[in-house]
Amino acid sequence: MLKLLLAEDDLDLAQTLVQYLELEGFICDHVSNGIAGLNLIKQNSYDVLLLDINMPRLDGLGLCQRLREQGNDIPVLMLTARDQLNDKLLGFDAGTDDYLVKPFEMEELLARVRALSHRRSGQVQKLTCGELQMNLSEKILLRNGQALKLSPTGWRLLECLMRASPSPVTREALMDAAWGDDHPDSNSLKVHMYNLRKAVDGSFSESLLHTISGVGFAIRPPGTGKTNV
Amino acid sequence: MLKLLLAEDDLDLAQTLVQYLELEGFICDHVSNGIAGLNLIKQNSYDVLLLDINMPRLDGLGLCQRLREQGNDIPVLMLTARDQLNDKLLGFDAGTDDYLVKPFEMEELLARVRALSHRRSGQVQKLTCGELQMNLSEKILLRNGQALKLSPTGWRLLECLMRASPSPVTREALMDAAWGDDHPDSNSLKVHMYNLRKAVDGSFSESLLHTISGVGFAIRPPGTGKTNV
DNA sequence: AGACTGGTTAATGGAGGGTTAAGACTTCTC
DNA sequence: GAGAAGTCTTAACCCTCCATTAACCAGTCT
Repeated sequence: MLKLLLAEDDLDLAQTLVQYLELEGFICDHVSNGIAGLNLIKQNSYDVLLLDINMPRLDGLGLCQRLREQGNDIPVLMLTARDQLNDKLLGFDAGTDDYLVKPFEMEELLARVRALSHRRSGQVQKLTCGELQMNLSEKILLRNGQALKLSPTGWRLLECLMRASPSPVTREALMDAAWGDDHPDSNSLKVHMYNLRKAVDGSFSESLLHTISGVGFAIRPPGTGKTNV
Repeated sequence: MLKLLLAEDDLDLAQTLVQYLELEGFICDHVSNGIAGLNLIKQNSYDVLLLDINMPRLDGLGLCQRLREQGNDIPVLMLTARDQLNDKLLGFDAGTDDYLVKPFEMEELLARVRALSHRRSGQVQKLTCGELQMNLSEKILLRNGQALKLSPTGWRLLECLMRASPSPVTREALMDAAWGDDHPDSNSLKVHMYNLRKAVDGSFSESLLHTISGVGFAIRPPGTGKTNV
């Protein structure tokens, strides 16, 4: 049984859609703004996302973009009255898989949802830094095509560094990324960074992970200013 | 670089499209009938198929249908002047992934091709991962041509993993796939995964089913990097 | 010299994952 | 309807890997 999430702030339309989709055997949750959508997606796992573009708090484009940045490869279908070419292009840029212009026939929606439902989207972003490539949805880290192994904490730290790259990240920020609010003894970060460095740079001559004295750490492609300070 | 195949019998339009697509950096082959298309697809591997519906010898619908019956999960985008709901539905029934009505803007074609290109179609009854092949309609699982036996629960778990491949699937999602909403004691999944692994990887040197520490499990063809986190 | 920053190493405890076997439940067959 | 074969769920146990410590080392600045 397929689970859908509809994000749509027009309550009348939303109700019609949900009723129709549930009649067709889908389980269909509904939210009316982007932030609520983001939260629900974190908690539950959906097979397809139906996004309106015009929504309060966080619009459909922003929601989709955020998901892709986080490596979430859930199939997305945008439903919107905006029918200009440029609107569609913006939608695809944001990482949607399909774009349906209102008003539409219910049967076409159904057909497109079904076409989307049994696979993952290919629209996720990858974080790259020189020859280092991090695929968030697949949880695969490659350097020069060679797979590297990371611990869960190491993964969180590297993700934080890659997002900031080439800027440095403070120890505080790294600890927040790894543990949230309650940090363990400050020594722990040292060890994790040591292990991370061993994993990322260990078997390569050129190092990507640099210590910025008095500031924190940075991951940078080679040639972007040399080690330390 | 992405390789496309355009099947279109209007030679003027075909030429325009090929020129445009090649300008955009795609490699674009062209055929003007369905049988020729079928033959080319067998020989080469394309990333996306652009199909006109009206074609001599074998039309776009028939071509798409044949491919899906053969278990070919190449992404398909139908390009046609037929804009009636019923035409679209026939297209999706035949197994297309997207449907674009002529005349269309080149930029929209481009965006949709890009959206399709990075994944496999979900419109197929066969899932493959390296040498592992799963026929959903016939419920047959082959590895290297050798039949493997799976319990019903094992089958559901593997199907879930194969659809997500090469991305990992969380334990939560696997439990949903196997049992729906009311999960048994969490231990059960461990045992099932153990049995599944024994069935899939047991008598082979290279393992496809990987544990992603802190995340879940993933099934990946060999060469996607070894047991990563 | 002493304090400070950052790197390295080894030991510990614990969570997460792997393995096994036993019993309950289904399904199939005769 | 009885027996057999297969399947699902539990619980118990084991082991590996990961996170966290603490202790120690090497520079550098005052």
